Amino acid sequence: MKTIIDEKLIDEILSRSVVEILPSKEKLKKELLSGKALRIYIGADPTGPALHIGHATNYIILEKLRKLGHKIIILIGDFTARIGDPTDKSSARVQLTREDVVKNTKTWLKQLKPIIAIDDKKNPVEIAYNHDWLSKMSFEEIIKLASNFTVQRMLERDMFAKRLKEEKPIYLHEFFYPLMQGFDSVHLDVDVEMCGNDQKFNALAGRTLVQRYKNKEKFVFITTLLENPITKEKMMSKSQGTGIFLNMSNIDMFGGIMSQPDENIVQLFIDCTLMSLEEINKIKNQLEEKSVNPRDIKMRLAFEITKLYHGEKAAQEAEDEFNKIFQKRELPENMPVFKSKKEKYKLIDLLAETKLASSKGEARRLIEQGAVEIDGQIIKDWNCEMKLKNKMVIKVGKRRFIKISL
RNA sequence: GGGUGGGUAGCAAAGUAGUCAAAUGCGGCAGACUGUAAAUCUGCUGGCUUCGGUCUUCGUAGGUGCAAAUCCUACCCCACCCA
Repeated sequence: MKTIIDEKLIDEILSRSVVEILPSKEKLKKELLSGKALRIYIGADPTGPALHIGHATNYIILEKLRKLGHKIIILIGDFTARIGDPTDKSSARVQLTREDVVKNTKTWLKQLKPIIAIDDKKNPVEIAYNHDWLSKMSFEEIIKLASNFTVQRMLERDMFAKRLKEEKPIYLHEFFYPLMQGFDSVHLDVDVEMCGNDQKFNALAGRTLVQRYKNKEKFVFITTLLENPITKEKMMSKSQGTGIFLNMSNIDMFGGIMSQPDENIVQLFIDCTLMSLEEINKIKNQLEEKSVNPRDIKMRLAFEITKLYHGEKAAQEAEDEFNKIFQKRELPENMPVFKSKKEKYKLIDLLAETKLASSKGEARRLIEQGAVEIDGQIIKDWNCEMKLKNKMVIKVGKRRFIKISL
């Protein structure tokens, strides 16, 4: 298959949201300009039900490459997920069943649909599962695979080095994670691997293996990761439950973006929207000159991202809702309804029962902090007993609401 | 196999018999402020409670003692050094 050669677009692909390309950007550019269709893959371990907008960055780039005519392969790490990437503590603990994997994969592909045309007729995305080959390897093959690396080389990985220094355990099987991921590249016979900045080591292991087994050069395309400007921690984390997930409702997604630190606005535009770099640059200048309220820019960001996954109408709705709740401090359009059988309630019991608070203790604390409002009136007496009325609205904090129905 | 040091709340980490539901930081929640669910500041961050308390929790299981995260015994797990 012939590919489309659009140098301007290729230049953008090679620079937008890119940390590094190995062996070099120039070499990959040459390949992309050659007209040859490349096999480009990204791997993802289906450890949870949701992808976040950090993952999405990669798929947005892949879609551009797919449109140029390159073959995109999404590798589902159903085998590797069970071993767990050493960087991801939680995944090491999770014992996934076959059904979990299937279920997670299904929801993932659905979440990706808005940003990558997986089922495109002309150039569909290939979905591969590494259980298909990794589970069938013999011990001999594994030993052979392992003989491509030295222990010293493994220990160079930043996080192994870190654990060594901190006298924390490094399990032998953890060394196999990069080997497995690397072998995926061999099996799929890929030309390019795309990954986030934290996957560099694993991807490089694949480079070595592709060189040895296939005698060819695999490119590694490393993309940016969003981090907290102060703590430098990852902002998007499945394990910590922080971040903006693609399966969120339009309202939550919009709000989630509004809660991102202002410092990350520009990077989020670059990584998570389809907006042109020229336009993003304008925004960047506005922010630097302080000629616009960052809030307004962030509203635009939230709108753009929400639009991508939920459509323009739903994004507008989310924006309106946000304004209503946080600027005008009004009540949202729709709130969960609590159908009550009783009329009399102790407030803390009600909060706990409706899950507005996770326990009675928390309910009490929230009331004491002045976080609880009933029909617009702040209640500070945690011990109070109340009579429910139809359509009574209970508000906890800024974001949690419930409507009573008798 | 031997020696030494460890295993503490969502995470990191202090505490080494009573003043420990356990310092501090991160994360989370709330309040103030702000045309942001940003930043900053403040408070909260085990369950139940008749608000007096009470129950469960510091690797696991036993034990000593009025009292244990803290001492003893056994076991499980980890790191470092030696072999």
